[in-house]
Amino acid sequence: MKHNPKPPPSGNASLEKGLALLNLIARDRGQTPLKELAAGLALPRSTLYRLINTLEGAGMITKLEHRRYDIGLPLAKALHGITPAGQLARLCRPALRQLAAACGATAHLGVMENDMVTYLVKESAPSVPAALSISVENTQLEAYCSGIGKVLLAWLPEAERARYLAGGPFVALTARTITGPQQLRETLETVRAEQFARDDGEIAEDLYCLAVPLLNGDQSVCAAISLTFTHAGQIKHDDATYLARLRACAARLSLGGLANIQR
Amino acid sequence: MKHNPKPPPSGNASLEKGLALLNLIARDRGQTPLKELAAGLALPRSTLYRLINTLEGAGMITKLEHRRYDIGLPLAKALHGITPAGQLARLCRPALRQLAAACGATAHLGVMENDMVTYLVKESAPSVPAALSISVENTQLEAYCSGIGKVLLAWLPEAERARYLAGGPFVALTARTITGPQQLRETLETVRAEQFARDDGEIAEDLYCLAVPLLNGDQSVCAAISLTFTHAGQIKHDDATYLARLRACAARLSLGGLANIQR
DNA sequence: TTCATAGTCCCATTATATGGGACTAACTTT
DNA sequence: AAAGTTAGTCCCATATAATGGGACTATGAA
Repeated sequence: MKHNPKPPPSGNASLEKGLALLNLIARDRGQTPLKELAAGLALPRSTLYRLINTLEGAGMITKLEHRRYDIGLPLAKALHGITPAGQLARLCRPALRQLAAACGATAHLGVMENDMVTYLVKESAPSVPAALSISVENTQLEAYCSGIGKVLLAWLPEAERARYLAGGPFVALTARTITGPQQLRETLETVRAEQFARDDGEIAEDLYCLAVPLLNGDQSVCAAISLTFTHAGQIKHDDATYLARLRACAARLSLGGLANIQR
Repeated sequence: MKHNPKPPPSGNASLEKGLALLNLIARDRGQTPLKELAAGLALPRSTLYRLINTLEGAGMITKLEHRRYDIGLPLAKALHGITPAGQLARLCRPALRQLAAACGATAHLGVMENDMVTYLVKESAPSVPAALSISVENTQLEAYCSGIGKVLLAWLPEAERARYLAGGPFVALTARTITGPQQLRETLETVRAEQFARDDGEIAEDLYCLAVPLLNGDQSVCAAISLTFTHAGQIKHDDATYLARLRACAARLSLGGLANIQR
């Protein structure tokens, strides 16, 4: 036995190997014979099959014909109804509620879904009187005119962003809405440079909003969170204060487990 | 260290423990503090936390506030789109295709969904000319008049079956359809006694069908599979032959991994 | 403040995973 | 049909790597 390289300072080795295997099977879904796995993990045959059998015994995977393996029915049942979006909302909601309360505003979390922003979480401080009417959980809004939308666009891969910008038209919702593709492109560059987005009355006259990204381990964007204020006296501090809180919240959430399962 | 009881003859101990933990967390979804887990698994604190940390490191779970744990976002992403019904269909389809080919008929797999049968798989032998028009994958049919429906009803818990039988009315689709609740009850008792169901022209005049259950480890019914023939010369053997093949197929599938994840 | 419980860290002990290799099963190829 | 190849199982001596007791810190409640 030699485990000479041992680069990852870990805790439980055999559990880790088993989970890595499970992970591979989950993304392969029985397409590739067991060789791919053995190749990637560099496990001796004995060990590999022992892990496979343990996983199968626990109902995590099922042996298909032709040396293929797929996720087992018991696991599918155990995780029934769990979706990435739903889980993201579940995991982030408490932090957003605290953020909203601490800032006396409304906090949102949104993700990009086919060129629109889907709002997954909306939490308002108790002090916020009427709920904002523009956003509703699990509904979509245009991306180009909101703080969250601009953040998500700014961190999109270059090609994606170019495609979006070419897609217009960008309809003006207020006098301040950015409607020119070129102007929008420049705005997004600023967003990425400054690491946050601002929406000052672009989506509705009386709304002011600051947004920052939630990044995966590989720096790709997972979601964006924002603080929204009405101009009617909700704003008690300057941008820097609110941004610090937003970023603290984002950091806390990113630590939580957004890093890709790939490690 | 003492592992004196050691009732389960197993292979990989620490992997098994980790998966058991994951399983518990999956069904609890962060409702109960970590105590429930420690209680059920009888693990020393040291070991428990080591497992928790390894699971979290692999993205399987996420630490919530207040000593709660939930499924991690990476796992949710990895298993996105996997549903129990979809997985059941994936895992069983090849076997049903072989069964259909071997018998020169059409094989179905169905499950019960709010008092109707949902057909998840439909595979016909190449020799079967026109596809049967009554059944389409992922659509529902009444339970009381099909072979699969009768099997699923027969293995339902007594209370459920009674509720179903009280629910009527049972509309006649052919002259042979069973429409009386009492008669249907007796038929279902026979089905359970004989371990299979027959539908001879009850759903459509020219269809003949035999069905058997796919049982979970605890003898509850998971799904049912059937062979369907038209009376126009498809039937080459007697019931016993076809039933043997159906049961062989069911046994093979049940082995595959229907046993509940609970072990 | 104190108390209780959650969670981390350390380390000697040994139980437990490891992997080489022999073996059988299943599928291909001729 | 026989020979060859690869998948998967089984065994067992070895020592790696999981174990768990216990001290310690963090957190949060009283």
